[in-house]
Amino acid sequence: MKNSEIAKIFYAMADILEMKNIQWKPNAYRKAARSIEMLSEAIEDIYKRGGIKALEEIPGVGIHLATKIEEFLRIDKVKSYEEMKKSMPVNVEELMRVEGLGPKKIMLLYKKLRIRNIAELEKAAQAGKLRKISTLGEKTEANILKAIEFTKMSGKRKLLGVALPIARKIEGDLKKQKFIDKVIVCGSIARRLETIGDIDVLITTKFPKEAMDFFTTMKGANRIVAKGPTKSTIVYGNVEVDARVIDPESFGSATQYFIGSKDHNIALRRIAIKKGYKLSEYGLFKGNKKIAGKTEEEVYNKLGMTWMPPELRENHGEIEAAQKNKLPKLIELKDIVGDLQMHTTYSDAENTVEEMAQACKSLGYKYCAITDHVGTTGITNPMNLKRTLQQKKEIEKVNSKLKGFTVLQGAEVDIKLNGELAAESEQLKQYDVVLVAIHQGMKRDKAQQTERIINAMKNRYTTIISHPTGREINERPGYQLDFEKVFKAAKENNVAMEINSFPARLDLNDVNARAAKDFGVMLSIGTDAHQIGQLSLMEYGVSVARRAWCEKKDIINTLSVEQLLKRIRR
DNA sequence: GCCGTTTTCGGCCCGACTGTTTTCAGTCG
Repeated sequence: MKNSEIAKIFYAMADILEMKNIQWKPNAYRKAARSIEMLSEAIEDIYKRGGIKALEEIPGVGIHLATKIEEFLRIDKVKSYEEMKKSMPVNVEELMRVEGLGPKKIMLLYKKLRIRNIAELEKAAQAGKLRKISTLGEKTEANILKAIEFTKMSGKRKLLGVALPIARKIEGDLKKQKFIDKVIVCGSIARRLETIGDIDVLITTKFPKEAMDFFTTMKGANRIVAKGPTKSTIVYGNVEVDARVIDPESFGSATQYFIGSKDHNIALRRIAIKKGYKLSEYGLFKGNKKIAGKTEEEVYNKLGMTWMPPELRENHGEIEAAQKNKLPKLIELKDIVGDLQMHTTYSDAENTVEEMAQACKSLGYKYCAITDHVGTTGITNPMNLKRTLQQKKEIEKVNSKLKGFTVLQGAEVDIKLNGELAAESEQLKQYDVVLVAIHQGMKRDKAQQTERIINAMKNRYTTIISHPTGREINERPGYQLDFEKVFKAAKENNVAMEINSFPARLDLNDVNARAAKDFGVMLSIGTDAHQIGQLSLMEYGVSVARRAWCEKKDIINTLSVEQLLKRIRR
């Protein structure tokens, strides 16, 4: 999958073009980069499928950029980019990560001081060289040093599972203030993106000054990056948090704007212009007259479409669907009635069967599946036949105790290198659900991994493919699969694909889950909980499903236990 | 460089905050 490499090159080219003061092209390169980044299909597959013409189908990619993509796929570099880099030997990508530094300042710093990277920048700033440049000053110099510090400290994008609790804490602390009316977390958190760059908070109040004063000095705020009457930025822990104060009359247009995404907003604003309107965070205007803005519904309706949940706002077809009133009715957390992946003290987790079952029941579920590990490599206490039968007795006991709740016996079985399961039929047939997963041999190539998974699906006991790509966000990319073949086989064999809810996994991801759904493959959302506290991770899996346009009917653990067993048994 | 239900040419989303520029460019989202 070369999508992100190509996107990175286009972003870097955009920055260099901007440094050279070239108009419009930078935006075109960035738009293309964003599209490529969000593609579900590997760009090399798109090219294989339809050549240059297929590449030009990508939004924002025309003949020139398509040619550059082709060049990269053929010779692993883009000549015009190499030439650009030669003329501008600056690590733009690295320097752009420094807050407050953009192409123009990077250009200036290179021209005046020959600064090419963060290390050189830091040295020059510490030596007081930046303030001597006529258009910069002491404050800029100090801010750059602080920003470098922040860049070093904060590192990668945060997992949603890390950022969301922080955002909720900030939201709660703000709401407690009596001079604050409403607080809404917006941005990528509202859209439930799997990783988060910063936290965006929208506040309505009649006392903006008090709100901004409180926000910038609240407990946990380490540094004020910017502070104005209606907009401020702080560093909270090691995350940046933006807060924006808005008049209640503009609440809808403000949340719409602040939730994004950027591409969704741009598309909406274009539609507004075409209709002779202007859309901003303050409202939808016809001339000077505000025609919508109090609610999001108003804004979307006036633009000729229905309201849509934040998770859909990525400019991935949701606008066209909303114009035709054909949006999906997204699945909700309350639709989930069972959790189909969790572990107990039988293998590598912390709670007993009964503790897990009780915790699931108290979450309002009707059933859960205990899916302890079966396999050979790297697992504590893998389940064999004897212990499986032992556990079965224990589950029966728990089941007789719990009213209106069913504990299913399942397993998470290793897929061997050849695609066979790491257990005999004698053992497999004991289980109500059999999750299968790859835990070793992740470096095999795409064709081998695809065949391996498809072989595992052909086993008559397999019900669910668990964390199908093995990726861990920010840690490892996971193995490559030919998803078309995998989903086709899943459909044929009546095997469900899992959306694993663990924040570092979220596997399948939103894009692949949407593709699976489009193939008619059933999905299962499981937490993979190793302790009772982790059962609440379900909301992250549901978020992925929502971003994947999934409805209740697409997810098997919205079925009653009877329906579920009927649906998965073969 | 891309794109078209007003356009194959001439547009390209909109506004807040900062710093140092006394009127605005750069950056950010």
